[in-house]
Amino acid sequence: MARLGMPESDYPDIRELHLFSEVADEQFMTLMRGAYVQNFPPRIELITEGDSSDFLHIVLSGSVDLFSTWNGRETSMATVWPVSTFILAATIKDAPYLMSARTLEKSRIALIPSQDVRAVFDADQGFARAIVTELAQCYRSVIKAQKDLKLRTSLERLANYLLLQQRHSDDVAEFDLRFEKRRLASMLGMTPENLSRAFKALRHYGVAIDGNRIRIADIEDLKRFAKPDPLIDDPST
Amino acid sequence: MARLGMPESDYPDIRELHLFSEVADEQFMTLMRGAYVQNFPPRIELITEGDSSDFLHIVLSGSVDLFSTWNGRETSMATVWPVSTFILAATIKDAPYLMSARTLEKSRIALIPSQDVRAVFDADQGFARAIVTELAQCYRSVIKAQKDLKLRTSLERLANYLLLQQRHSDDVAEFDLRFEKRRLASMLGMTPENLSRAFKALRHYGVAIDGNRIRIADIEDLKRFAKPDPLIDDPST
DNA sequence: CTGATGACTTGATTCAGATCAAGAAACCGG
DNA sequence: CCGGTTTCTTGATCTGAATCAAGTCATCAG
Repeated sequence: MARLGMPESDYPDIRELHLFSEVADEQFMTLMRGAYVQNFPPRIELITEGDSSDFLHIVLSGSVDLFSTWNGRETSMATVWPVSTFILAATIKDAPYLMSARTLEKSRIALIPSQDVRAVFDADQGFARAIVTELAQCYRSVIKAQKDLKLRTSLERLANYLLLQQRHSDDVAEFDLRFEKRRLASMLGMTPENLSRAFKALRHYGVAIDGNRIRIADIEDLKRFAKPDPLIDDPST
Repeated sequence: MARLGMPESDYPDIRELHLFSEVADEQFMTLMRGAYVQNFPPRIELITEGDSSDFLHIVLSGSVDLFSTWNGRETSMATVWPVSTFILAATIKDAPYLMSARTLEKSRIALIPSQDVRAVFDADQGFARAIVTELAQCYRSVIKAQKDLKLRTSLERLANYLLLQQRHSDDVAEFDLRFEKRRLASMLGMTPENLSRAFKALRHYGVAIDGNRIRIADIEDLKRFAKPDPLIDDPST
């Protein structure tokens, strides 16, 4: 968990992020100079909801779970994969985190001081534009998640989730779940027990499951049940 | 429903919005010159999810329901009160609306062409900054709604909703519901029948209801049950 | 005033999903 | 390789909430 300045070898990965691609070189260097990189073991809590947002975080490798708690209950809100940022909104607003974050596996995380982000935002038109686009994207993602949650049953959510994963897997009919089932259950707003049963229920629509391996016999058949909708399920729009 | 250019008498109301307060006069006039104002009767669908976002909308008077549908089901996502904007994210991203909008009552709506908004965004630093803050705020609001939905039962959501309304009503223990119960039910993610029962259940915590009038006998008692949390229930953070 | 409409309430029933309990399978760390 | 832990599965049961069905109440046009 050594704390280091950002090695230059990480610059290109970060530079390629949509968020930083239009930043002037000089401003980009300002951000990088103030940044740190840390290596974290699995299951380490990086931030806790309610804390003040001192750093913009970037996942360089590994993966991070964003979750929230209330009154002893806990729910997964999202998963962050490399290379992307999280808690941008809190950084920009200089407001407390609304979610906690923990590593799911061994992960490298870059930390950019929030005040640097806000300073460069004011100084660099390209960065400002990118942040707006990113925030609008994040906002729309949550709206979609909200619609998924309010308009669908858990079985429908799982079916649509599988169709989405299938599209991400080069459109082959067979793929692996990207994370453990208990977290998938929490993401989909259900219990692990119920997820198990939901998988069994989807057998009627040609879904076979073996450990983490999913095979969809007839995608059209599953689609007829799941009724995927770009305004809920397409992450790009 | 006559379509008019924006009357100058509406400028001050719009100017006072956080979104426009820092815009240079010249740019503000650009936006206003391209804008229209329309009067709509109640229950008119202003926009339909999936349509392309040609205008940024501003509610000048009345109120607007943002809702979504899927597979024959419908749910209210938010209510917009004067004076504020909606569908900013779609305007900025030039992406299709994720929600539909309909007037709840007779309403005056200002329409600013999306391309004007994007143009002024590029030209005016103050406007860009305000849009980012606004989007970050919107994003955080939805995250809070998501936490409310995933972490609480419907009874807990109603209790916290009442506490929030109570705070908005000059902190008196008696106030009116701001809209009809069927819509409140949909906002809270429950059926009208269930909302009725939920109100009855809250009698145990000193909540009395008579038509639209709510009276909370002992706020501390209700709070002990509701466990309000600023990271879910405080709209300002 | 009256009948019609729509909102709200109430009760009975059903259903989706949570919880509880226990066993099976997979995953370590030594 | 083994013992222990954790995840996953399965079954039984319970509960929160939806649905179905009536009935009440308020509103309003005629």
